[in-house]
Amino acid sequence: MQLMSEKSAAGGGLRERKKRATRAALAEAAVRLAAEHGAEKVTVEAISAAAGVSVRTFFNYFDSRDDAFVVVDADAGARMRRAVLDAPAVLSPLEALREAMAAELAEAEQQHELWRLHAKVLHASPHLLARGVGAHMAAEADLADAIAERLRGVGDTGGPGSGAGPGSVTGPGSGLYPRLLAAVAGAAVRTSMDHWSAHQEEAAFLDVFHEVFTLLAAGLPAPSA
Amino acid sequence: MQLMSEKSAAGGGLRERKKRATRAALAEAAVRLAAEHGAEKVTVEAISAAAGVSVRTFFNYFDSRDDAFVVVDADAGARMRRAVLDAPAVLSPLEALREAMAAELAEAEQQHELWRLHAKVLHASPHLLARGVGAHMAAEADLADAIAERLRGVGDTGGPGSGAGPGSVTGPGSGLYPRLLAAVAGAAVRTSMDHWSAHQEEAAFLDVFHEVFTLLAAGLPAPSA
DNA sequence: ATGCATCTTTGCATACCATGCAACTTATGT
DNA sequence: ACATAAGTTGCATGGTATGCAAAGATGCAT
Repeated sequence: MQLMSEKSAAGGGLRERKKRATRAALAEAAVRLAAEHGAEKVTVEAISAAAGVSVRTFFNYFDSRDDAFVVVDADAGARMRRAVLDAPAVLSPLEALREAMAAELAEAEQQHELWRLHAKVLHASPHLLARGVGAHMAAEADLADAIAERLRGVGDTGGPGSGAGPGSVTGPGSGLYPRLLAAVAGAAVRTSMDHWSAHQEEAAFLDVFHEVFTLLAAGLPAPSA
Repeated sequence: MQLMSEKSAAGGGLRERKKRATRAALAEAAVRLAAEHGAEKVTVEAISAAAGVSVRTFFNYFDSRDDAFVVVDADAGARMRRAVLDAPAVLSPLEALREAMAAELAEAEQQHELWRLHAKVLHASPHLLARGVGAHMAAEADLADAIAERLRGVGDTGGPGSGAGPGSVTGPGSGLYPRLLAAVAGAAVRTSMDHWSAHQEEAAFLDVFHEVFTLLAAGLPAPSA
């Protein structure tokens, strides 16, 4: 009696596949409709119709209409967590995070067209952009845990704060560093995407991404005039 | 859209004062009710009743119910912008930003009790936390502009991108640095608040805040074990 | 293949959110 | 005091979101 925990791994039963297909269809329909008509003019009814399901079913998949525009691959967090944990020990935490995020972004690039539409839609309505940021926060929490685990060295698998220990509250052991790192890296990625989104013709995304992390690693020095 | 006409500075006519009072009453009622009953259980009707206005009037002040929980002082952005521009020239951009934000946070601390309730409410429902993050993005854009202006030296007051210039797209002149700085500093502040919120009894907020910016300026080095 | 247990979809009812509009009330300037 | 601009309110309307129970798929063991 397997507990059927493989919620996100490929394949599985027909049920899982169908659910994933429906979810993807809804998300894609939402993005395409929003790109064409503007996000605010797209009703749940229209999205549901385009995906071939009832309105009620839409709400079985998303907690709110806006979620459909914002959804990022739900297990990107898990993948990045793994990438951070598996990264070579010689990499600094920031570097490990950079590599994990770069890999994830490369993954997203495979659905090239949808990714761009997505960016377009979010960029067009600040309201959704904000929600997108929020969506990343859960992933950032996962990343913070992964970083904390990596810092402790493998072995202690306790959750965050399990080994609060005697360190200073603001110092190591408080969990502040991993969370800061995850939050800052997330902000860096969003800034990169935003900048690239506004200069798509002029710069490659990876160039922006690279420069941003270089700036971070250097402590955000004032640019020499 | 919103009413929110001209002046946000103190005083003025009776009208302005009444509007500010009503807005404050609504925001405060929203936060207090949410702190007591949970944000999701608080209806617009309840908030409006507590503030002594009609439901319709509520929507004259806020675009959505959640906005009432999230509202940060609307002209905090303008004040920080000013602080960044007026900061001593010897400060690095990151330092100038740190000082501006510290001043703003000290300001918020004056309404101590409300600030804590606010933090409690946002922390209790991730949904609102995300929205709060979004609310800061507008302020971050203002800050990015201020930083850009500061970097150019005073004089050119043009908007963002006005001096795109001939620099490399990822280099200075592209506006990437100011935006990154603003976004990262914002993430740092949120991380500080979050961490402090979870360790309120153990650490002073300013200690956390200070450590976070020290880490940033050092390039987020791996903590020595 | 058959039948049962489980999960998913769907329609319906209900409540709340959000906006436009018109009527009414309250400040402001002269 | 008068005219005007600004703010408030109720009503109507349409979209969003959830609980519930019936109907339709799927998984699994026999």
